[in-house]
Amino acid sequence: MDEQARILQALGGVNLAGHSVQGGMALPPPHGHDGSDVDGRKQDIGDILHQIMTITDQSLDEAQAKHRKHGLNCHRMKPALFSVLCEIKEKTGLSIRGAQEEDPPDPQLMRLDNMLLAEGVSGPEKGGGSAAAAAAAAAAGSPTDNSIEHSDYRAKLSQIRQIYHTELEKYEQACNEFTTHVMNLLREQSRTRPISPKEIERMVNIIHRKFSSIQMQLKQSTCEAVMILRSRFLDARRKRRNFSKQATEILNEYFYSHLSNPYPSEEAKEELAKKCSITVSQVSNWFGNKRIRYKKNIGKFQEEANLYAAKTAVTAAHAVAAAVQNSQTNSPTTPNSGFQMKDEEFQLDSAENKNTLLTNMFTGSSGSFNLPNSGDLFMSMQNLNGDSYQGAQVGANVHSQVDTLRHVISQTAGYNDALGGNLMYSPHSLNGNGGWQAATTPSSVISPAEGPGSVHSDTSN
DNA sequence: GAAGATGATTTGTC
DNA sequence: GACAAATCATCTTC
Repeated sequence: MDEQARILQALGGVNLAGHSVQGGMALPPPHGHDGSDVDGRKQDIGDILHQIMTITDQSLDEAQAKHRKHGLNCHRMKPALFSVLCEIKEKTGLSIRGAQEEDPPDPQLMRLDNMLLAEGVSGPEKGGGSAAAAAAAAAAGSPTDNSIEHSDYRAKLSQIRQIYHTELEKYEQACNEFTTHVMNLLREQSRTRPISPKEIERMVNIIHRKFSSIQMQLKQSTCEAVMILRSRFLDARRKRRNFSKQATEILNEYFYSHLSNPYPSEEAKEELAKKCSITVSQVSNWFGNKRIRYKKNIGKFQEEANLYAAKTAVTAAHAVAAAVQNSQTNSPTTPNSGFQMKDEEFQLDSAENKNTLLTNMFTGSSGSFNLPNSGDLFMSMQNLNGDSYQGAQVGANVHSQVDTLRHVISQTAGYNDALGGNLMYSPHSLNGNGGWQAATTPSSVISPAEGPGSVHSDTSN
């Protein structure tokens, strides 16, 4: 009974005298209160403790238990013993508490929470799920034509969300009920054994931790369900959609008008993406695929190249005409350039005429002007009114279209580049290594004149 | 349904 | 990180 001796020691000057037999407890008779009979007091307290200990082991009927409980509660030694037991328990509890409390937040739980929030399963319903679906759909590259799949996805997601919240509520309810039950139990027991409020609090925390581990499982399975749903409905590969005809045309126009260097810059990609209602990465993919496939089978793409080149040539003619008209408006006489052109010379009624004129411009057959290379063409354009056209879009447009002009001319009129007899375009744009030649193209020659907002290839490639 | 076209992904290189 | 090349998975056309 070492423990009892310590308790006795802790009790110190507690007056043990005067206790009586109550509530059916066979307590020993008093031993006087001069403090000399230590053995007697030991025996006294030992008996009380023994009584207490045996109560838990005995099977008592309700009436008996009630009677004994009452006896213990009313015993005059009870407060003293209770405070000692509390003290001991507090001391031993501190070490346990130190190890158990202040758990850092579980990183896995945080990840699950974040994911559920991002997917719109947890958190506010508005926006969440549909926003995630919209983002995923946009990434899939079909922002407008996938409404059916989209709504289907949202419906399923909403279903998952509903199940998740129902289950979560159930768990929370069960947790609360269980916590209340345990708290009541502990409060009840705290009458007969030392249970501090802190201890009850700790117990509540333990219960909550147990329940949160169940919650984590729920969150995990919800995440898995969302992932499966997402991959089933929104996987870009599964739901590949061809780009719209208009988008493909825009991309092809750019590709063939920059055939010498079909590497759009970031700005160009962004602008193309905007025009085509697709993402920048889709533009990158498209150009990547196009370059490879063009290179692999140039013959097959020749017709397409001609088509787009002719198309762009018409636009170029318009741009040139506009530039010329503009120059004449601004500067009727151009003494520095030595270049004059009447309006009538640019009255083009058909694409055929435009092409003929453009061909003539390059071959010099019209006699209007003869240009040694496209860079000079642009420089001449710049000098038309004695000033630079740098600020205007015309320069940039003309520049990008010069590529096309030369291509269509080379394809349709047998134009040979005046620079050295090399055809500037496919298959001649590809170097011996199978890559596109770098920076010897008109783009690089004229690039300084480009406007800031112009769509132009990245000459660094 | 087969074949080709096409957008996306993966892998390796620079 | 951008790109080439190979490959996958789906779409379109016949």
